[in-house]
Amino acid sequence: MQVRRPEKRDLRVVHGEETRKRILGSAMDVASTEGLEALTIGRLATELGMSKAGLFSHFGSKEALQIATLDAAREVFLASVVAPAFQSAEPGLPRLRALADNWLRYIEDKVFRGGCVFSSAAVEFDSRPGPVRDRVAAIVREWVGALEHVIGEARELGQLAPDVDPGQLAFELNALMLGANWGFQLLECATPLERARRGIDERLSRAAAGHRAPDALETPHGGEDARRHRKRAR
Amino acid sequence: MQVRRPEKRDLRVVHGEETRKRILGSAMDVASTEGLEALTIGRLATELGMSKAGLFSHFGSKEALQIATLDAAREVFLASVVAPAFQSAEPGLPRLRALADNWLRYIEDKVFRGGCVFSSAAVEFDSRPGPVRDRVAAIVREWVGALEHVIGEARELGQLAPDVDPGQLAFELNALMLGANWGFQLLECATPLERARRGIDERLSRAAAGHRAPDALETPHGGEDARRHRKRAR
DNA sequence: CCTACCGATCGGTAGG
DNA sequence: CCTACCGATCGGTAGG
Repeated sequence: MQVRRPEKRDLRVVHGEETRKRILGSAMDVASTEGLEALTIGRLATELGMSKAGLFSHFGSKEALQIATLDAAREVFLASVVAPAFQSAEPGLPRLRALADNWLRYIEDKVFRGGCVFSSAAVEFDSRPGPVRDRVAAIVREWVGALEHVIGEARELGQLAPDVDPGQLAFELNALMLGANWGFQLLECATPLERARRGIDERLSRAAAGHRAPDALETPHGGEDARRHRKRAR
Repeated sequence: MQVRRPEKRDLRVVHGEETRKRILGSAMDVASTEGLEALTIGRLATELGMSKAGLFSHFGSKEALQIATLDAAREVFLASVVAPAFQSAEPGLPRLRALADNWLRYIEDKVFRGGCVFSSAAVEFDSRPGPVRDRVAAIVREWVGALEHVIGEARELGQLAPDVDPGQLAFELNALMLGANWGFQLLECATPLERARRGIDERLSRAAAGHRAPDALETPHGGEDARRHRKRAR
């Protein structure tokens, strides 16, 4: 009997996964606006028209729900900030600029209603040891590590001065981005975003200063423009 | 009868004010580590060995307690970061450096156990309109405004280049400080503090670049060293 | 400042 | 996925 109706079982599993996605979609909004602690089971259940027990059964604990929400948010972040920079921008400085641009656009476009989920979660859990804090710290390290890696690449490609310290520069760029998010959310105006863009631009110019002309950086081997035009022509 | 014992009434009022101070002392610790929302009346009452109603009567609402906690924290911040810079440092660039140094020391020394209360509160309340959010925003504007003002002074004193934009520079310095707090709290290591110091130093050097020799900035009218030596000799 | 209490909501469980 | 329930805690009030 069980073997004869595999498609019925599959449909149930599929439905369960869809419900889980719906839950995590609402959860990311709540987490970004009011924090991971405001992510209560009763509230989410009411919002989605389910019972508390029904929602709860998908995760098993509030902590597991918080971690699942962080992981879902990480996927969204990778897809909207990191992946495009690795797919469309050349390695090194162009990719670094793309990461910073995408991050600021990710804030400006309100990919998450309340701004960067990880900035909020980091502040919320930095004094509460446990698996949630560890997950937040791991995601943050992953992001800053990616910045450092791309900075190292840019240096090796001769696009940044040889004495540039990737850890130092990644810290400064990340700080300017955090400052943009912080000001944009609290003061509700775009000035912090503009200032972060300008600050990052000038900081990168300084890191490249006297090393190579800015115009040469965009097309280090001269092939980018040709490929772009081909893509557009299709 | 009432008029005959004014000293008794005064003692009661004094005791009430002392209790209020004790409450706000604990409240600032809770707010900095776990946020203004974790500032529950029952928890504070247990911690201080009082009844909920007794503690509650000092403020009248949770919101009023949160705002009183922010105001108490502002006093601590002014006393440990702003006042020393205005009392001991010369106007302009030396005072700007003192503000940044004091801020980073205020984080390193854990003046508040969980880091900068206002950074946390800003993130926690940026999506929750109301009096608490307004108070946080006002305190933040006050701080960034002070930075801008001192930057303007430094520019007028010829210590920074004439094309320096005080709003832009204040944003960048504040972002580096926030980044230091953020990293220090989440990653529990001092590297972010060192990187913020270095970033601020280099940013200020650049803002002064080609305008006046760094050595000349410390003693704009040549009298500071003499006064310092006199102080030490006493 | 206290005791005693209110309705609402919390995370989580039993049993289906 | 549901109903029905648990003890704990929330902000706040009555009355002293």
